Amino acid sequence: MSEHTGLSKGERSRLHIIETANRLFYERGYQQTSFSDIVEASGMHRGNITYYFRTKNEILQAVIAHRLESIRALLASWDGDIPEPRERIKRFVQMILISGEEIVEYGCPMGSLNTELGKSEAELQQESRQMFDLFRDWLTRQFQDLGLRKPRATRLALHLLGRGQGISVMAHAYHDPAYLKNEVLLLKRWVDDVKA
Amino acid sequence: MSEHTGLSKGERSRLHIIETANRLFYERGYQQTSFSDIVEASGMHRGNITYYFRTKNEILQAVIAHRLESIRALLASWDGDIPEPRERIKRFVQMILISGEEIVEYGCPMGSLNTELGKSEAELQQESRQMFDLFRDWLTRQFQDLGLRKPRATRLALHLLGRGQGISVMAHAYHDPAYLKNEVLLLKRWVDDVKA
DNA sequence: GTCTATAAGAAGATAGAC
DNA sequence: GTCTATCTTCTTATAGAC
Repeated sequence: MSEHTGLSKGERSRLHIIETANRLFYERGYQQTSFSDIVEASGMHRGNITYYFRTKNEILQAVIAHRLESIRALLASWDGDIPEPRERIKRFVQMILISGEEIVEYGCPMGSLNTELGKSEAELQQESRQMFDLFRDWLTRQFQDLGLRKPRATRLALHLLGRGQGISVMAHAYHDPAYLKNEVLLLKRWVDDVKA
Repeated sequence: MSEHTGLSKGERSRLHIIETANRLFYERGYQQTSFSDIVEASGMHRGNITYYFRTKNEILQAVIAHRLESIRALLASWDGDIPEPRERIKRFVQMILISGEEIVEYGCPMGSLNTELGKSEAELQQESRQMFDLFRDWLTRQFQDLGLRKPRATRLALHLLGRGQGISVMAHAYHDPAYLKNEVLLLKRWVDDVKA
């Protein structure tokens, strides 16, 4: 066991593979990333990676599980740091601005992966959709805390998620940070205007 | 020359390849569609396809050019059929509803292709972006005809395009026609509320 | 747990007969 | 303009030594 990370050697290797693949899948796409790309980028050897993951498919599943955990941790930190539900929702919108550079270059990590997998990888698309589910459910709770009933809260949550996806797609298509910034502003105003 | 289509034998073969590839690229994605897939789906022979297009890349360029022509024809027909600019804009929004089934299953043809090409096919992404350009410029003209100045008209055009993309991404992620329908309704109301 | 080597197939691209 | 055959490279997956 490493005293610094609390992870065993094997756990560290496994995590290193996941993080490497996560970055490549985001920047190049899943299909466009070969097993050899992961080998090279990780600095590990082929057989060592297959020791942890037999197939590329398994790596993707681990990457999705890893992303889900990251999102859970993020939402929990927002719950801890921000008392007001409206401010929490705006924190979600702010995330789009904070990630702006990456979004402009590669699109939304959730949206672009889901869109890619939606084309003839139906099972994996459903797994990746769980990332949206986490945000949808969390946003729904925040809207409920604003005094809205659950059906409307869910509708607004999905609307907000969709707005974020639209911003990401267009900002990426035009590689335009100014568009992203302006649309985030509009979206924050929309959040301010939501009334019970 | 064929009297029925006005196309020569070669032109018909070329068009057949383009239409076959267009469908496959949409349903499976560009990367996920192999040259052999196009051979099989077209019913033509490998060498005959390479006679018209030497590489898969060239087929994609022809597919994009073909889509651009279709969009130009569509916008021209709207210009001819619909006198009021606001109704023209709503016709654009209505298109999302009309294409709803395909969008739910495969996403937006423009958005999903652009997102895929944005990952390490930068030149081709810029070609595919021209599809957005056509709608952006047309929508900009419609907003200008509503009495808006060009900068704001362009901002609203891009906003509207982004809303459409967001709806498509989420409707596809959740395979949810009801979400799409409801969001299209909201978007039509937004169009109604645009004032000079 | 780490590494090397390779099998088996699919991919894109090309040559050349008809 | 149409078709068959093949070349080369890349890709996934696996076997097995250390």
